[in-house]
Amino acid sequence: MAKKLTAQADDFSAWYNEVIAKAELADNAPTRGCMVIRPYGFALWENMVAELDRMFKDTGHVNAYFPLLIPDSFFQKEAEHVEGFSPECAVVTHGGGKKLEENLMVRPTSETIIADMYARWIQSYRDLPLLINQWANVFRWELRPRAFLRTTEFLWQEGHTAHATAEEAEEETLRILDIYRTFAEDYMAIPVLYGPKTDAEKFPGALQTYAIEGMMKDGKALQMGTSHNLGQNFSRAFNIDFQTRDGSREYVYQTSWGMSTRTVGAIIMAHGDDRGLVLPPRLAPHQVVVIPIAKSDEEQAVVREAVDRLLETLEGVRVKVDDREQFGLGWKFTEWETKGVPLRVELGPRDIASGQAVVVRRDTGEKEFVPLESLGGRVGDLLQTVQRDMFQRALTFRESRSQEIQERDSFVTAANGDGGFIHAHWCGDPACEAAIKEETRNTIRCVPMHWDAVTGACAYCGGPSERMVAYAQAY
RNA sequence: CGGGGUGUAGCGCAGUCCGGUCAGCGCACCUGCUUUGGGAGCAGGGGGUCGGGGGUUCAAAUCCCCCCACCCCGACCA
Repeated sequence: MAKKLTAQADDFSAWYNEVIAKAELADNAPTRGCMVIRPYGFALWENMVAELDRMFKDTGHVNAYFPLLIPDSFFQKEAEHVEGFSPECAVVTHGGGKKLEENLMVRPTSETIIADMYARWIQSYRDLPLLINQWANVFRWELRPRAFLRTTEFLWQEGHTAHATAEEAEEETLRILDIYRTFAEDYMAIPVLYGPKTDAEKFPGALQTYAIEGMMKDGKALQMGTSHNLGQNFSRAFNIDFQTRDGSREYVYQTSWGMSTRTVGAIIMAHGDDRGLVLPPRLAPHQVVVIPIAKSDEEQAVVREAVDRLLETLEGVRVKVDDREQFGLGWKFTEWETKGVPLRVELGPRDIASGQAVVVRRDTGEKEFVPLESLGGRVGDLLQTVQRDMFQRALTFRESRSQEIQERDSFVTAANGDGGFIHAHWCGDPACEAAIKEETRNTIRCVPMHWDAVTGACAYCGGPSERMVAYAQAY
């Protein structure tokens, strides 16, 4: 392990890759574009999965599992969908040593195969709504993979719901967007802009895509979750109809929504610093690392006993005790800082003698001496404080990297600049959007629905605008 | 697919121009002893198809030809 990380300011991309390696989140796999998620990285993902899964279940969703392989013909049924995904699909052409009658697509997303099943399962309005989520791996043959952000294979959840009315589908789409926003802000400690995508940026086959967008420390925006209102596009293509209360037949209204292992990349890039990861307490695999300090055997016995008592006061906290003998203290401090553990507790003979422990925050580096008898309570408080402060810092950072622009020249200059969100009016014309994409490094990330609707003039073409949109350079 | 790189020990690299004690260094690893409040020290030790194939030569990591893989920048994108 090299001594120091590349500084974020020197080369953010190198910093990102080094953090992932040194924090042991993931390793490059022998398979092109794929990564191995290592135990520490997977523990982080598992905590994210647990919280999201709970939130989905609390809102009436259930989990199921559909096949990895999807018949090619399914993709052909929805025109936009096939056009959007075909270029990035892996295709199975042989099985059992023979060429297949029909190619099988390795799923890039599961709308089609799930729609096919929904057509069989849904007969009546009484079967609705159908609220299913699946945790799965998907494959997208991206041209330029990056660990967590864009890997050929990635893990995610994909929700697929069917409803009796357009209104219910829209409600569901927004309900999920709100879950994603809540998860991003309250768990990942990343403030997000949220709202609909433009037509150019929406999911292939959707009526409307909503997204949450976070700001990374290099000034680029990261799409962290999407919720799609599919309308009847898939139900018409797959014949998912049902009998209404009054006996007529109608196609169902669907939604789909997903959040992926990309969000691990968001946590890395939104909070990490030059010393490594900084993990939000609510998701950190270890919330506290305890480092016993002892020289002699006698000291070790005393310290070990003190650590045991200390652990009893940390009931309900995810604690890791680092009692490895082969590493010195400095090495351990550095390692857990690199891994972003929110709190470090040092306990040695000097501390025990004075009835206290040293507690150090990862996010600020602040050190305090805490009486052993109140350690449990203090740690609990600190974890909440760190969680809150991390969100606040990320919000302050985002605001410092956000600017409102009205004039074309300054808009173009800023959109070719060093990042951040640009709040600007847009006329709504796709041609104008395309021209901006052509001339600048920015794209419209979303139309934040939480901003007040104020009319104005498009920052690029000057045409009339109903509201401001959020531009940024995107990952 | 365009442009630029890199393949030598687990990781990071030197050596390649100019063929010949070049199979080397640092970290990691193993053994032993001493250490331990911010990446410990000493001693000893193990580990290699030099990306692959072919060619030139008395001799190839080094020169020539072909191939492969990976990384970075762009287009595509969760």
